[in-house]
Amino acid sequence: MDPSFRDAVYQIVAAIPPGAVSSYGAVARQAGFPRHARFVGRLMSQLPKDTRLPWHRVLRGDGRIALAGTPAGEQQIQRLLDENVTVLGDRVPRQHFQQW
DNA sequence: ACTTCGGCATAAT
DNA sequence: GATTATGCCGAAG
Repeated sequence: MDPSFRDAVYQIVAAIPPGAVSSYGAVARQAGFPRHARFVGRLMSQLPKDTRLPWHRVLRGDGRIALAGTPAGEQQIQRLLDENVTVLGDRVPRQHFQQW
């Protein structure tokens, strides 16, 4: 895989404004690799804990929180709530999705 | 019109 | 080969 893909992903995730969310698949598409949603998820899972990247604004395509029920998922939900994003159960309404 | 679930496609941090 | 912080689609309740 082109290593620039990773940097493109970081750049795109960093550009998601507070209060908005996107999805792994959408980020992959915007990075120029339409079928690499899983790879984006892998990148997110391996970010250092002190990263400045807003990884919590990246959800599944249907708005569900990845890893809901695990500590990481709970922290993601908490971060979203702190930004004034509504989270119902383990999902975020489409209203918050960044539209292109 | 919901929600689940199973199966398949995808690629390698 | 097995395992994913995915996505899509069809079937069933």
